[in-house]
Amino acid sequence: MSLKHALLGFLNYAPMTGYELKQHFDGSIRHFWNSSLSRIYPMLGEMENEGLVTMEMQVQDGRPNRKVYHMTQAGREELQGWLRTPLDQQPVREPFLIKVFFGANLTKEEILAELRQKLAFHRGLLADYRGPVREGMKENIEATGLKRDGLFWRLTLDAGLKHVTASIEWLEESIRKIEELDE
Amino acid sequence: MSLKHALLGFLNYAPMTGYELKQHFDGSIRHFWNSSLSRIYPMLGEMENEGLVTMEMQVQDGRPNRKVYHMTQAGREELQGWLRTPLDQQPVREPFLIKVFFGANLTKEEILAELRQKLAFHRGLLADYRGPVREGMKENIEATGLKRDGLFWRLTLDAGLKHVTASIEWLEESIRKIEELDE
DNA sequence: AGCGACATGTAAGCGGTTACATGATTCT
DNA sequence: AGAATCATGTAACCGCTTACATGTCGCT
Repeated sequence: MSLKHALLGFLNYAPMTGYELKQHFDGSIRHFWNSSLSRIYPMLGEMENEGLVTMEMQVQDGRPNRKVYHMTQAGREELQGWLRTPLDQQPVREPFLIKVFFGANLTKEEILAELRQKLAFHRGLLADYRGPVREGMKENIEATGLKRDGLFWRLTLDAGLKHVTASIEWLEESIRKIEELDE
Repeated sequence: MSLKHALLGFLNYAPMTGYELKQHFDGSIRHFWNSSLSRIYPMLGEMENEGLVTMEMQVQDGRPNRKVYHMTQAGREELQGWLRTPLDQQPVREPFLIKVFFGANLTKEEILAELRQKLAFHRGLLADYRGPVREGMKENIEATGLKRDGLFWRLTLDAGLKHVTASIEWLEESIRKIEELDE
């Protein structure tokens, strides 16, 4: 259950509402994770029941009360325990490669169109990682002054960069090979 | 719904039972897809209801009857349609990177242990792709004589190779960076 | 006047895993 | 004697997505 531990990870920096947690997700880890509020809210409720967090209600009028969640000692232990337990490797699952695998059912131009579209998308991703994502991360590190943490944050971005780069290379090579096919 | 179309893709080569389809999955696309029999059987039933396949019962005794599924014209059209429709890009989801992101909660040695384990696993994967997976694919191409199809099959393997290689490089570099940290 | 930020949720459905159920035949 | 292969499924549960529901405040 990774969502739970991602939430604990952020709450370990500071108490927050579900809404703010979602913003941290989008601002810090969107290059490898995403979650919707409709999952976050119920999950925080469960975590409260399990005693991993406590909830502090801040009454507001005109809009729903803020529910600020605080890490408990049990929560800190749960996070530590999870971090120390190796994840079991989850199987690869690439729907796109199913299309490629059965690509012989399409014409050369049809399959090329698909690959070119994917290539454009991945080039966009690369630009995003090198630009806004990298900048956001830099700002977070400067704003918090967390240098040791910052090293790990950067590693996750490096992972993203390696993977998009690999995808782009593969797409370029694949397009070349298919273009050489005579139909 | 990729499982459905992967099944149609294989049934397009030859009529088969669910059990045999599972073997084809494991023998041809396990480097990017996997599925369990407990999903395949109900899915074939649905596909029959939708008219994408027909079922031919081969009575056996001592074991369950073989249910051989045949592609219909509607099935062929469904497959073509799916192959021609761009997939919408599904979001990245890397639980492992959550652990890295919050790695500052662990000691240097704890996080290194995790990364080294992952590295060993990925080196194993690489050996598998270069060995048995590549061999199996070659045999499939020779046995069926499907050269054009074989090109696409190989592309999916290339994708796998690119990605594991990228992961290995990232792990090696990350390990080096963390080792340089003084605690 | 309309949109985005703020702030919380519920309900239905989907695709998947894991465990359970059965049982003969062939290989080691 | 025990494991793998052949061959089919059902049931419970799980994490996630999408759609629905509500309503204010501030900016353009």
